Amino acid sequence: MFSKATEYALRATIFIAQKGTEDNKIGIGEISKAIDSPPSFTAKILQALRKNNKIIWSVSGPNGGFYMTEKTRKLPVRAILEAMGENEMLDKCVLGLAKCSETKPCPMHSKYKIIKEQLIELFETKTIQHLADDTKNGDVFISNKSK
Amino acid sequence: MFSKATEYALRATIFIAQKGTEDNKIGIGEISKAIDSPPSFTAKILQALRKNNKIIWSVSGPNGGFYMTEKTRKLPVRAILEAMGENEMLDKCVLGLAKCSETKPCPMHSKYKIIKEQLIELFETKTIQHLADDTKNGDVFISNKSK
DNA sequence: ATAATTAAGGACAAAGTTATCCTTAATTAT
DNA sequence: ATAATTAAGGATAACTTTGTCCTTAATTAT
Ligand code: FES
Ligand code: FES
Repeated sequence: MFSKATEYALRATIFIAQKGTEDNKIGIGEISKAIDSPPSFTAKILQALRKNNKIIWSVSGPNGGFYMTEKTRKLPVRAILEAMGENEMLDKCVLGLAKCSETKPCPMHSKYKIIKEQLIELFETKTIQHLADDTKNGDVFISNKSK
Repeated sequence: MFSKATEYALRATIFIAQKGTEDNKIGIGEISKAIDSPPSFTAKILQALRKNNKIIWSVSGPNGGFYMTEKTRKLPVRAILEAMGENEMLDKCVLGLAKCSETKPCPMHSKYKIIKEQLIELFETKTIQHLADDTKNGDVFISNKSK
């Protein structure tokens, strides 16, 4: 569905939302270990999330790291998708036509549209906070690790 | 959603289903023009569709080309996805966990699962024939071209 | 001030996807 | 048989995505 980069972005953001506050910032090492992702690549992605849409914050230096504010925790998942440039995905034609439209639809359009709308609704209503809370409760996971 | 290769595979198959019969085979040139795709790349994809799952047939030489039988026209869209190795996509975790499962779900799983099931159902119930018929009727399209 | 720590950023490497081109094989028409 | 036509298949190029590594900049602690 999404690129590796976006998958890492989603998992990393959820982890930061869970643990990172202004006075308890989290380093890239801990993040990438927690979400099971390549550290350097993940660092690049977090840079993007910080720069593009200001979803996360970071400080260099000792005790530095990444964190989120109350405000950005309330952002919908879609904000992450936007920052990662996956917006197009939610507006694409399944058969790859240049434009998914009502006026020149592909033969999958009428049925696919309904499903796509549900996807968009999901990404717009679920917030980062929701996902972080669920993960904190321990019934769902953002890593492949056994423990 | 799908790779370019799969998108071309879907559109090409629909076109062949529409026009290609054992005594009216269609050349790669006509196909790629009709579906707006790179000819050589499309040829490769059609080779795969022929080899992997026998969804389409072909003959070399003058008046050669691609065609389908009644039987393969009745295959669901999912058969094309399988032949193109996109099956994994329909079994993947949105957040990129190694496995999408009920026992170790990600925080998007419960909601996403419902949508994914609809997608799978769509791909399993829509047949190539359906899509070809709709396109023949002229209300839907498999090309970006104006005419 | 100096040293230590951590993210930012640039350069580059590896792998995967998309695309082209050319030669070969199959089939048909003459 | 020969020539013409068309798909099959191999080699390779262009581009994108994924990933690593190293240097620089920012911040903190001493
Ligand atoms: S036109 Fe193809 S999905 Fe909308
Ligand atoms: S576990 Fe993530 S979608 Fe099922």
